[in-house]
Amino acid sequence: MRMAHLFGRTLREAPGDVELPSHKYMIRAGMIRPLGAGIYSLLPLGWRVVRKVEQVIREEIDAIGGQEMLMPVVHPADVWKESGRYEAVGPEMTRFKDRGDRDMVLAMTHEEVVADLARQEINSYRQLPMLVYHIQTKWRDEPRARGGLIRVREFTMKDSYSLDLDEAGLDLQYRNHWYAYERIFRRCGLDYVIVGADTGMMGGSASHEYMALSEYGEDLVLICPNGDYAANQEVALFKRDAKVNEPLLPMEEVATPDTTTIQKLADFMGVPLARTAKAVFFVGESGDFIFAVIRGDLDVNETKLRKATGERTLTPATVEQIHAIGAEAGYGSPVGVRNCRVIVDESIRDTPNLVAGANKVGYHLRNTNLGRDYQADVVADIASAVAGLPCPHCGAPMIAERAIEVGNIFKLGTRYSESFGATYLDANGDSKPIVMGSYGIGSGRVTATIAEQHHDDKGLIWPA
RNA sequence: CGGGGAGUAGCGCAGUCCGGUUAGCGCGCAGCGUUCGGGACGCUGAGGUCGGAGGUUCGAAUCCUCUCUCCCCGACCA
Repeated sequence: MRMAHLFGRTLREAPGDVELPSHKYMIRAGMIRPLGAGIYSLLPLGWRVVRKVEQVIREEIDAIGGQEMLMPVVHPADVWKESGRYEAVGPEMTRFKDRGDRDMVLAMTHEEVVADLARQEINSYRQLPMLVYHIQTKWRDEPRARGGLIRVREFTMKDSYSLDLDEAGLDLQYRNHWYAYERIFRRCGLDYVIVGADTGMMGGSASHEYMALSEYGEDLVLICPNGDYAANQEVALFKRDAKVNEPLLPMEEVATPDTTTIQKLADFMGVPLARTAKAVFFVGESGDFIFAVIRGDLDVNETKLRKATGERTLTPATVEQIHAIGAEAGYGSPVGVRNCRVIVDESIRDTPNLVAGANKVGYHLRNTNLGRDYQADVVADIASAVAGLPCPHCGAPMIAERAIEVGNIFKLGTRYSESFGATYLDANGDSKPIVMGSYGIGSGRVTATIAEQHHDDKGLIWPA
């Protein structure tokens, strides 16, 4: 066919509002066109590339026993009510009513539909294990779409779902996907790392993400240069300093005018940041005041804190709320506060005689100690790993890289099968819940990520 | 949702502060001609509710009010 007949013209100049190379070049090449925020048409050239990516995915998932099918984009809300996610998921799920006034949703993922199908189709252990998948449209009303096809609201995703007798079966399917995904991304020419991740709204016991390295990535991954650890920053661990053994000194109040930041305080007191305790205030979804305490040289990781508190969301506390528990912004400490949950990072437990606030403007306390001067409701790891901190395995300083999440694998366990009553009869005639896993790859995002990693200043260079 | 920016021809922009011919420029597009073994050139031309609504004014792309949309940072989310 002649280029003149190709639907989708090329552009000498990119639209003024695009930023990412993949976005710019895919627009200029006539591959994609925006219809609205985070909503794109794939023109013939773009669709052709995406289909090739999908074909690679299809071949590799078929190779591990996947059976391709197709599940709907519009779901009755009932299945989402059964799993509890109708209430649990926020406005990123679009809800509407059909003409019969029935609650409906647009699919953002398909665990519910698979669980619903599984309870109808599976009754015997003889039918398992099973692996089904489809390549289907998802709608997620993201608060902010950006970057062309990297983060959109409507996108296509290959999602596969494994159904197994037990954890051992799940482990095998998880491992199969692990290697299948490695083959897929290698065939796509992507430079990526596999990292441990938060299970987020999916729930379940384990999760890994395939992160393609890119300066435009939205995630930060921490990588050990020795290759023995890689994790998303939201769950990344690091080797903690050894417990400091020294006698507990008496607590004393000192005047520290104008030291509202931890750096000013450390300078004023002439102590390292690691000898201060920092207070960070949140209010959880339950309405509880969350008082987080962490050593001054570290920062609170909200994902870890959410997990430690069991709160689904955390919002920064207001000055009024801080005063209500007897604390003072800028001079906060857990000593003497009330009506709040105190969550303490491990660093505080292992470092004695810290400088903390006095809950009084212009004053701090020297030599505060957990257990003697205040109690914690929870002691946990709530610290953010950053570049330079030691690898939890070998202790080497980790590096941080920006990355785009191109795929993820989740061990769901029985979270969905139990709420749906998706069970099978085992060899003894006992009813057991099916053990599930789910595995996703965004085909459009993969395509854009390939473009992100394979271009020069003249344009795209697709891997052959 | 908070902060910032932008909507003028298919794309990139100027004009807006300081209201006043038929709203311009480059690229692209069409016709004609020239050229043609590496994205060629010339002439001619088509194409615009100046995002939308309301208001001020003799007169609004330009001033005022409201509103919609898009982009960026953050929040959020995976």
